Amino acid sequence: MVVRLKDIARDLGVSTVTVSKVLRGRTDIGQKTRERVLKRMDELNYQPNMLARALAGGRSYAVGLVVPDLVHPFFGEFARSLAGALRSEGLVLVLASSEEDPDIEEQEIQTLLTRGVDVLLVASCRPSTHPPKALTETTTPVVLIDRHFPKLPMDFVGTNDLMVGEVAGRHLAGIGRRRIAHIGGRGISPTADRLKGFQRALAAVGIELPKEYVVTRERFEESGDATGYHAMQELLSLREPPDAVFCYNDLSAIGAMDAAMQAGLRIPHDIAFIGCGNLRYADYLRVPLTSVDQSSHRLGDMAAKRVLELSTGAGGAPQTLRLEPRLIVRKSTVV
Amino acid sequence: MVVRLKDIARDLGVSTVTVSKVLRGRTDIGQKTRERVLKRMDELNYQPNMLARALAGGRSYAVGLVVPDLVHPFFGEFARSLAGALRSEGLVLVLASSEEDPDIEEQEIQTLLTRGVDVLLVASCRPSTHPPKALTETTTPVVLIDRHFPKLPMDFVGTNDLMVGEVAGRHLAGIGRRRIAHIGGRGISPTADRLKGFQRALAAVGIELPKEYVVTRERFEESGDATGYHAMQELLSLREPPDAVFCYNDLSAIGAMDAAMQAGLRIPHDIAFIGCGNLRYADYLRVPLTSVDQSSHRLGDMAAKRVLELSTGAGGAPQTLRLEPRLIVRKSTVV
DNA sequence: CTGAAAGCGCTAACAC
DNA sequence: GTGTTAGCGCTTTCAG
Repeated sequence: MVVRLKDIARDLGVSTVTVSKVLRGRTDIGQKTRERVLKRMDELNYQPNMLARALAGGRSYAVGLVVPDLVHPFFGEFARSLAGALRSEGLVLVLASSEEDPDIEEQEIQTLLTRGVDVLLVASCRPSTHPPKALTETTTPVVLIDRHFPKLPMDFVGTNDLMVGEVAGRHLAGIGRRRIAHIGGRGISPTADRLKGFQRALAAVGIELPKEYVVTRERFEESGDATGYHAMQELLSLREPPDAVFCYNDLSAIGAMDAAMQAGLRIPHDIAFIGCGNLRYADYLRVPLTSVDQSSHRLGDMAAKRVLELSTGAGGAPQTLRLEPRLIVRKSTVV
Repeated sequence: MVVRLKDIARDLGVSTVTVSKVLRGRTDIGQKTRERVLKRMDELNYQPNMLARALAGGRSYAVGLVVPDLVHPFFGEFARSLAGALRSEGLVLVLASSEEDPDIEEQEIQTLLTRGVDVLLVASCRPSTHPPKALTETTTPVVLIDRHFPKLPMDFVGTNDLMVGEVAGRHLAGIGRRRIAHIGGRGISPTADRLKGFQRALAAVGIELPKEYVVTRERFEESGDATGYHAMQELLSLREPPDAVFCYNDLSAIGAMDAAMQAGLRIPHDIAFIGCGNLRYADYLRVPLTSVDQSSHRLGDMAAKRVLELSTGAGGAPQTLRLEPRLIVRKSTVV
C-alpha cells in the first residue's frame, strides 16, 4: 500500500519521531541520520498523510476561500494570485463557491471549517447586516474579501469602493454628461460605498442624482447581464432617460448596453457606460467597455500576506486593507 | 473550545461509540438514546471533525478536481454543476487549478491525494502521451475530464471531440466556404480528434485541408486570445488566406477575429469564424461568435454520477463517457 | 541528539 | 442496543 513514517523508521531502525523530525526539517537530528532518512524517503517516494498531520498537529496548512461565483473574473483572478502566493509558502488554497446562495455559502463555510483550514477567506453574498452564522462562532481566523460586515471586527481585504464610485462619477461628468444614472447592487457592503462615492463626485460638479436614476438589484455575479438588461429597460422608460450609466459591474454593464443598443441608441454618442471589474473580454465586446479596475491580482497578494500572519497565530488586531481602483477608458465612454 | 463526540457522550453518560453511531444515522441505537443524543448535538451545535473522521474511517467524503484554468467558462461551469450534484449526495468538491503549468498540476494532484480525497478528477494540461506521474501511481480512483491519456486505462468523461470537428467543418462548408483553415491545439487529446473530425467533414464534401491551413499552438486557456491573434496573423500572411476558420476554443476565436478585423476583413463576409465552448459572453462580442457547445453542465452531472459509484468502491471497470456537442450559430458565420 | 509515551477526534470490529 | 478495545498516521512533550 502506501508508505508511512513507520515504514521508513522500521527500515532504518530509528523511531518514527526521528523520521517525523527530519520530515519537518527540525535541526535537532544528526547529519548522518538525517541523510539516511531523507534518502529512504526519496527511494520510497514518501508523501506524508496530511489528514493525520493536521489532526495531530492542529494545523492543516490549508486555507479556505469561499466566493460567490468562480467564473466571475474578479474572483477567479483573485483566487489565482492568492493561490500562487500561498503555494510558494507551503500552503494550499481550498476553493469553494456559494453560487450566490446564502444557504450554500453557510454550508461551504462549515465544510471548510470542519475540514480544518487554518484561515478562512470569505466573499460573502449575504447582506452586510446579516453575516453568516458560522463566521461569528468560529475560532478560526477569518478574512473578509470584497464585502465586509460592519458589525464584525474582522480582517478585511478589498477595494476602496468609495473611490470606485468617485472615479466613475468624475469620468462621466468629465466627458460632459449631465443625466447620469446608476445601476447598483443591494445588500452587500460595496454597493452602498460605490453609490456614495458616485454621488459625491457628481455633487462636486453640481450634478444631482435623482432617485429614479438609481436602480438597484440583488444578484449581480452569475446572471448580471440579464440583471443589467432589465434595469436598463427601466431607465429607458423614463421621460428623460440618462445619457450615462455607471453599472455595478461589467457583466451588468454588458446587459445594459445591450438594452440601449436594442432601443436604437448609439454608444457612447447617445449614452455612455462604465462598469467595474475590468473583465478579460472587455476589449472584445461589441462596444469595448470602460471599466474601473480593482487590481484583483494585487488584492490576492495582499490577502496572502495577511493570511500568512494569521496562519502562524501572529495575527494581532483585525486589519482593514483597501486598494485604490484604476480607471480603464474604452469606447463605451470615449470615442 | 470546540465540541467533540466525547463531550456529548460524557454529558449523556453514554459511550462515544453510541454518539458516533447516532451521528452516522446507524439504526442499531434505541429510539430514546438516539433522541437524547440528537438533542444534545443540536444544543451544542456539534460539528464533527472531518479530519478525524477521514483518518479513522478511511473516507473523506471529499472529491478533488484539478482544472487548467478556473476562469475558463467551460471548466467553471463544469465545476459548478459537479459541485451541485455532489453536494446533494453529501460530498464536497475541492477545487484546484494548475494554471496550465505541468509542475503546478503535479503538485496539486499530490496535494489532493495526500489530503485524502475519495475520488480525483483531472483535466490535465499535459501532453496526452505523458500523464502526470502521481496519477499513474495512486490507488485513489481517478476520472479524467475533457482530456484523456490513451495509454492509461482510466475513467473518462468528456466531449465527443471527433464530432466537434465534424460539426464545425460541416457548418463552414455548408455556408459555402472553400478555403477553410484550423487554429488548433497541440499535445492534449481533444486537439487531434477535433482536427480529425474536421478533416473528415471537409473531405466528405470534397474540400481538402492543406498543411499551411492548419496552425497549432500550445496554451489555449488562459491567454488564448493572444494565441489566436498571432495564429491568425500567420494565416493572413498566406498568398491565399482562408475564408473560414475553426478555432480550438472561443477565446482563441476572439483573438483570431480581432486580427482579421484589424486586417480590414469583414466578418462573416470575407471570413467566417467558429469557436468551441460557447462562452458566456459569446453573444455580446463585437461579432457574436458561432460556437460548438460542449454542454459543460451535463458533463458535470455525468461526472458526478460516475464519482458516486467510484466513491463507494463500486467502480468496476473504467468507463468512457462522451457527450455530443451542439452547434450554436451566431453572426460570425451567418449574417 | 534520540526515543518512549500519550494523544489529536473519530470509527471498525467485536463483545456483552 | 450498547460499550470495549484498538487504531488511523502523525506530532507533542519530555526523559534520557
